[in-house]
Amino acid sequence: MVRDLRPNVIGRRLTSVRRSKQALRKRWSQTWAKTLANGTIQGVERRGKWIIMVLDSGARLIIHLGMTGQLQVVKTSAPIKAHTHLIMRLDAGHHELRFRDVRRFGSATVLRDSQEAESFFQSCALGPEPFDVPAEYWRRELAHTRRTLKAILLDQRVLAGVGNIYADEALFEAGLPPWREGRKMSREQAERLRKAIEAVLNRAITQRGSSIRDYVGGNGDKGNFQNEFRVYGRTGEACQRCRTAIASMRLAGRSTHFCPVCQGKPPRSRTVARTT
DNA sequence: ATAGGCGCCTGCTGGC
DNA sequence: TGCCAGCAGGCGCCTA
Repeated sequence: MVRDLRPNVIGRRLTSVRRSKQALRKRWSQTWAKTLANGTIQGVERRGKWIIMVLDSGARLIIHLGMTGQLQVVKTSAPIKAHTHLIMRLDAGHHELRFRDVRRFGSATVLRDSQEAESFFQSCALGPEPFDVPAEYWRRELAHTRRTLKAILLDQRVLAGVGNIYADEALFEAGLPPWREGRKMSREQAERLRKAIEAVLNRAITQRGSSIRDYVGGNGDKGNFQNEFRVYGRTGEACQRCRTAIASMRLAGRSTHFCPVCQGKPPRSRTVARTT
Protein backbone atom coordinates (compact mmCIF):
# COMPACT_ATOMS: atom_id res chain seq x y z
CA MET A 1 0.00 0.00 0.00
CA VAL A 2 2.73 2.40 1.01
CA ARG A 3 4.69 1.63 -2.16
CA ASP A 4 1.58 2.35 -4.25
CA LEU A 5 0.88 5.60 -2.46
CA ARG A 6 4.34 7.15 -2.48
CA PRO A 7 4.61 8.15 -6.14
CA ASN A 8 1.04 9.45 -6.11
CA VAL A 9 0.97 11.52 -2.96
CA ILE A 10 4.48 12.66 -2.09
CA GLY A 11 4.90 16.35 -2.79
CA ARG A 12 1.14 16.88 -3.02
CA ARG A 13 -0.61 19.51 -0.94
CA LEU A 14 -3.86 18.71 0.83
CA THR A 15 -6.05 21.52 -0.42
CA SER A 16 -9.21 20.32 1.21
CA VAL A 17 -9.99 17.65 3.74
CA ARG A 18 -13.35 16.31 4.81
CA ARG A 19 -14.58 13.29 6.65
CA SER A 20 -17.77 11.39 7.36
CA LYS A 21 -19.64 11.68 10.63
CA GLN A 22 -19.27 7.98 11.31
CA ALA A 23 -16.90 7.00 14.03
CA LEU A 24 -13.85 4.88 13.37
CA ARG A 25 -11.82 3.24 16.11
CA LYS A 26 -9.89 6.38 17.02
CA ARG A 27 -11.06 9.81 18.10
CA TRP A 28 -10.35 12.89 16.03
CA SER A 29 -9.00 15.97 17.68
CA GLN A 30 -11.13 19.09 17.19
CA THR A 31 -8.28 20.66 15.26
CA TRP A 32 -7.66 17.79 12.83
CA ALA A 33 -8.83 19.71 9.77
CA LYS A 34 -6.71 22.73 10.60
CA THR A 35 -3.70 20.51 11.22
CA LEU A 36 -4.01 18.78 7.85
CA ALA A 37 -5.25 21.56 5.59
CA ASN A 38 -2.68 22.93 3.18
CA GLY A 39 -0.04 20.55 4.46
CA THR A 40 2.24 18.94 1.90
CA ILE A 41 2.85 15.22 2.12
CA GLN A 42 6.58 14.72 2.48
CA GLY A 43 6.72 10.99 2.97
CA VAL A 44 4.69 7.86 3.48
CA GLU A 45 5.98 5.45 6.05
CA ARG A 46 4.81 2.34 7.79
CA ARG A 47 5.14 0.94 11.27
CA GLY A 48 3.59 -2.48 11.73
CA LYS A 49 0.12 -2.20 10.24
CA TRP A 50 0.04 1.59 10.54
CA ILE A 51 0.42 3.76 7.47
CA ILE A 52 1.99 7.10 8.33
CA MET A 53 1.76 10.15 6.10
CA VAL A 54 4.22 12.78 7.19
CA LEU A 55 3.40 16.40 6.36
CA ASP A 56 5.88 19.23 5.94
CA SER A 57 4.58 20.73 9.20
CA GLY A 58 5.66 17.58 11.04
CA ALA A 59 2.03 16.53 11.53
CA ARG A 60 1.11 12.95 10.70
CA LEU A 61 -2.00 11.33 9.36
CA ILE A 62 -1.96 7.74 10.54
CA ILE A 63 -4.20 5.05 9.13
CA HIS A 64 -4.88 1.45 10.06
CA LEU A 65 -6.81 -0.55 7.48
CA GLY A 66 -8.34 -3.00 9.95
CA MET A 67 -10.13 -5.75 8.01
CA THR A 68 -11.78 -3.83 5.19
CA GLY A 69 -9.93 -0.53 4.91
CA GLN A 70 -9.07 0.90 1.51
CA LEU A 71 -6.86 3.85 0.78
CA GLN A 72 -6.60 5.06 -2.77
CA VAL A 73 -5.86 7.95 -5.02
CA VAL A 74 -8.75 8.42 -7.44
CA LYS A 75 -10.00 11.02 -9.89
CA THR A 76 -12.09 13.71 -8.26
CA SER A 77 -14.86 12.81 -10.67
CA ALA A 78 -15.02 9.19 -9.46
CA PRO A 79 -18.28 8.47 -7.66
CA ILE A 80 -17.96 8.44 -3.89
CA LYS A 81 -18.63 4.92 -2.73
CA ALA A 82 -20.55 4.11 0.42
CA HIS A 83 -18.41 3.90 3.58
CA THR A 84 -15.94 6.52 2.42
CA HIS A 85 -14.73 8.20 5.61
CA LEU A 86 -12.05 10.58 4.52
CA ILE A 87 -11.47 12.58 1.35
CA MET A 88 -8.40 14.73 0.77
CA ARG A 89 -8.03 16.80 -2.36
CA LEU A 90 -4.51 16.80 -3.79
CA ASP A 91 -3.08 20.08 -5.12
CA ALA A 92 -6.52 21.42 -6.04
CA GLY A 93 -6.09 19.12 -9.02
CA HIS A 94 -8.11 16.29 -10.40
CA HIS A 95 -7.17 13.67 -7.84
CA GLU A 96 -7.97 12.94 -4.25
CA LEU A 97 -6.90 10.48 -1.62
CA ARG A 98 -9.85 8.59 -0.15
CA PHE A 99 -10.10 6.32 2.85
CA ARG A 100 -12.95 3.86 2.83
CA ASP A 101 -13.75 1.19 5.40
CA VAL A 102 -16.93 -0.87 5.27
CA ARG A 103 -16.70 -2.44 8.71
CA ARG A 104 -15.02 0.50 10.42
CA PHE A 105 -12.54 -1.68 12.29
CA GLY A 106 -9.84 0.49 10.82
CA SER A 107 -8.82 3.86 12.10
CA ALA A 108 -7.52 7.19 10.94
CA THR A 109 -6.30 9.99 13.09
CA VAL A 110 -4.09 13.04 13.09
CA LEU A 111 -1.01 13.56 15.24
CA ARG A 112 0.18 17.14 15.44
CA ASP A 113 3.95 16.62 15.55
CA SER A 114 6.74 14.12 15.97
CA GLN A 115 6.35 14.19 19.75
CA GLU A 116 2.75 13.13 19.54
CA ALA A 117 3.69 10.46 17.02
CA GLU A 118 6.39 9.19 19.31
CA SER A 119 4.12 8.90 22.30
CA PHE A 120 1.40 7.30 20.22
CA PHE A 121 3.65 4.54 18.99
CA GLN A 122 5.21 4.21 22.41
CA SER A 123 1.78 3.43 23.79
CA CYS A 124 1.28 0.82 21.05
CA ALA A 125 4.50 -0.88 22.20
CA LEU A 126 4.93 -2.48 18.80
CA GLY A 127 7.62 -5.11 18.42
CA PRO A 128 10.32 -4.98 15.74
CA GLU A 129 9.49 -5.03 12.05
CA PRO A 130 9.33 -8.59 10.71
CA PHE A 131 12.27 -7.87 8.39
CA ASP A 132 14.35 -6.65 11.24
CA VAL A 133 13.99 -9.18 14.04
CA PRO A 134 17.25 -9.94 15.83
CA ALA A 135 17.64 -13.72 16.04
CA GLU A 136 18.52 -13.50 19.70
CA TYR A 137 15.47 -11.37 20.54
CA TRP A 138 13.20 -13.79 18.69
CA ARG A 139 14.65 -16.82 20.42
CA ARG A 140 14.15 -15.22 23.83
CA GLU A 141 10.61 -14.08 23.06
CA LEU A 142 9.73 -17.66 22.19
CA ALA A 143 11.62 -19.24 25.07
CA HIS A 144 9.91 -17.37 27.87
CA THR A 145 6.32 -18.18 26.96
CA ARG A 146 3.88 -21.08 26.89
CA ARG A 147 1.71 -19.29 24.37
CA THR A 148 1.21 -20.92 20.99
CA LEU A 149 3.16 -19.86 17.90
CA LYS A 150 -0.07 -18.63 16.36
CA ALA A 151 -0.80 -16.34 19.29
CA ILE A 152 2.78 -15.07 19.33
CA LEU A 153 2.79 -14.26 15.61
CA LEU A 154 -0.44 -12.29 15.96
CA ASP A 155 0.83 -10.32 18.95
CA GLN A 156 1.91 -6.94 17.57
CA ARG A 157 4.05 -6.28 20.64
CA VAL A 158 6.29 -9.22 19.81
CA LEU A 159 6.50 -8.54 16.09
CA ALA A 160 4.70 -5.76 14.26
CA GLY A 161 2.70 -6.34 11.11
CA VAL A 162 1.85 -10.02 10.78
CA GLY A 163 -1.86 -10.85 10.59
CA ASN A 164 -3.91 -14.00 10.30
CA ILE A 165 -3.10 -14.86 6.69
CA TYR A 166 0.65 -14.41 6.97
CA ALA A 167 0.82 -16.17 10.34
CA ASP A 168 -0.70 -19.31 8.83
CA GLU A 169 1.38 -19.08 5.67
CA ALA A 170 4.62 -18.57 7.60
CA LEU A 171 3.91 -21.53 9.88
CA PHE A 172 3.30 -23.76 6.88
CA GLU A 173 6.42 -22.46 5.21
CA ALA A 174 8.41 -23.32 8.32
CA GLY A 175 6.69 -26.70 8.69
CA LEU A 176 5.69 -25.93 12.27
CA PRO A 177 2.42 -26.62 14.10
CA PRO A 178 0.51 -23.44 15.00
CA TRP A 179 -0.32 -24.84 18.44
CA ARG A 180 3.32 -25.45 19.42
CA GLU A 181 4.29 -23.61 22.60
CA GLY A 182 6.91 -20.93 22.12
CA ARG A 183 9.15 -22.35 24.84
CA LYS A 184 9.21 -25.74 23.13
CA MET A 185 10.93 -24.34 20.07
CA SER A 186 14.50 -25.34 19.37
CA ARG A 187 17.00 -22.76 18.22
CA GLU A 188 16.83 -24.18 14.69
CA GLN A 189 13.04 -24.10 14.61
CA ALA A 190 12.95 -20.53 15.87
CA GLU A 191 15.34 -19.53 13.16
CA ARG A 192 13.37 -21.37 10.50
CA LEU A 193 10.20 -19.56 11.54
CA ARG A 194 11.89 -16.17 11.60
CA LYS A 195 13.11 -16.68 8.05
CA ALA A 196 9.76 -18.07 6.89
CA ILE A 197 7.99 -14.92 8.07
CA GLU A 198 10.35 -12.76 6.04
CA ALA A 199 10.07 -14.97 2.99
CA VAL A 200 6.27 -15.04 3.05
CA LEU A 201 5.97 -11.30 3.55
CA ASN A 202 8.45 -10.61 0.77
CA ARG A 203 6.48 -12.78 -1.63
CA ALA A 204 3.21 -11.13 -0.56
CA ILE A 205 4.67 -7.68 -1.15
CA THR A 206 5.99 -8.72 -4.57
CA GLN A 207 2.44 -9.83 -5.38
CA ARG A 208 1.09 -6.50 -4.08
CA GLY A 209 -0.90 -8.00 -1.24
CA SER A 210 -3.73 -10.43 -0.73
CA SER A 211 -7.17 -9.62 -2.09
CA ILE A 212 -9.80 -11.97 -0.72
CA ARG A 213 -12.75 -9.64 -0.66
CA ASP A 214 -11.97 -6.01 -0.02
CA TYR A 215 -8.29 -5.32 -0.27
CA VAL A 216 -7.10 -3.14 -3.09
CA GLY A 217 -3.82 -1.27 -3.29
CA GLY A 218 -3.35 2.47 -3.51
CA ASN A 219 -4.16 2.52 -7.20
CA GLY A 220 -7.32 0.43 -6.82
CA ASP A 221 -5.78 -2.79 -8.14
CA LYS A 222 -6.22 -6.09 -6.36
CA GLY A 223 -3.20 -7.96 -5.10
CA ASN A 224 -2.32 -11.44 -6.32
CA PHE A 225 -0.86 -13.20 -3.31
CA GLN A 226 -4.17 -14.95 -2.57
CA ASN A 227 -3.38 -17.13 -5.57
CA GLU A 228 -0.23 -18.32 -3.82
CA PHE A 229 -1.77 -19.18 -0.46
CA ARG A 230 -0.62 -22.67 0.59
CA VAL A 231 -3.02 -23.11 3.51
CA TYR A 232 -5.04 -19.98 4.27
CA GLY A 233 -8.63 -20.49 3.12
CA ARG A 234 -7.71 -23.84 1.54
CA THR A 235 -9.42 -26.16 4.04
CA GLY A 236 -10.08 -29.52 2.37
CA GLU A 237 -7.80 -28.87 -0.58
CA ALA A 238 -4.73 -31.02 -1.22
CA CYS A 239 -1.51 -29.81 0.38
CA GLN A 240 0.81 -28.70 -2.39
CA ARG A 241 3.70 -30.48 -0.69
CA CYS A 242 2.17 -33.85 0.29
CA ARG A 243 -1.39 -33.91 -1.12
CA THR A 244 -3.00 -34.37 2.33
CA ALA A 245 -6.19 -32.38 2.88
CA ILE A 246 -5.53 -29.04 4.54
CA ALA A 247 -7.27 -28.85 7.93
CA SER A 248 -8.48 -25.92 9.97
CA MET A 249 -9.14 -25.20 13.58
CA ARG A 250 -9.68 -22.25 15.89
CA LEU A 251 -6.57 -21.02 17.65
CA ALA A 252 -5.93 -17.76 19.47
CA GLY A 253 -9.51 -16.88 18.55
CA ARG A 254 -8.79 -16.99 14.83
CA SER A 255 -9.39 -19.51 12.07
CA THR A 256 -6.14 -21.37 11.55
CA HIS A 257 -5.16 -23.45 8.54
CA PHE A 258 -2.48 -26.14 8.42
CA CYS A 259 -1.36 -29.40 6.85
CA PRO A 260 -1.77 -32.31 9.28
CA VAL A 261 1.20 -34.11 7.74
CA CYS A 262 3.68 -31.32 7.03
CA GLN A 263 2.91 -29.52 10.29
CA GLY A 264 1.48 -32.28 12.46
CA LYS A 265 -1.82 -33.25 14.02
CA PRO A 266 -3.16 -31.15 16.89
CA PRO A 267 -3.20 -32.86 20.31
CA ARG A 268 -6.61 -34.13 21.37
CA SER A 269 -6.82 -31.40 23.99
CA ARG A 270 -7.21 -28.95 21.14
CA THR A 271 -10.38 -29.98 19.42
CA VAL A 272 -10.37 -29.57 15.69
CA ALA A 273 -13.35 -27.47 14.92
CA ARG A 274 -13.54 -28.10 11.22
CA THR A 275 -11.65 -30.46 8.98
CA THR A 276 -14.01 -30.43 6.04
C1' DA B 1 0.46 -15.27 32.20
C1' DT B 2 -2.75 -16.89 29.24
C1' DA B 3 -6.95 -18.56 27.03
C1' DG B 4 -11.36 -17.60 25.65
C1' DG B 5 -15.28 -14.88 24.79
C1' DC B 6 -17.49 -10.75 23.44
C1' DG B 7 -18.15 -6.42 21.10
C1' DC B 8 -17.38 -3.33 17.53
C1' DC B 9 -19.54 -3.21 12.16
C1' DT B 10 -21.30 -4.60 7.38
C1' DG B 11 -21.82 -7.82 3.70
C1' DC B 12 -21.75 -12.18 1.59
C1' DT B 13 -22.56 -17.19 1.20
C1' DG B 14 -23.74 -21.91 2.09
C1' DG B 15 -26.90 -24.94 3.82
C1' DC B 16 -31.39 -25.79 4.93
C1' DT C 1 -36.36 -19.33 -4.24
C1' DG C 2 -35.64 -17.32 0.21
C1' DC C 3 -33.90 -16.95 4.76
C1' DC C 4 -30.52 -16.55 8.26
C1' DA C 5 -26.61 -18.43 10.90
C1' DG C 6 -22.01 -18.16 10.43
C1' DC C 7 -18.08 -16.22 8.95
C1' DA C 8 -14.53 -12.56 7.43
C1' DG C 9 -7.08 -9.53 6.45
C1' DG C 10 -8.14 -6.54 13.63
C1' DC C 11 -7.98 -5.48 18.14
C1' DG C 12 -9.26 -3.89 22.87
C1' DC C 13 -11.51 -5.23 26.97
C1' DC C 14 -13.20 -8.44 30.34
C1' DT C 15 -13.32 -12.75 33.08
C1' DA C 16 -11.63 -16.97 34.79
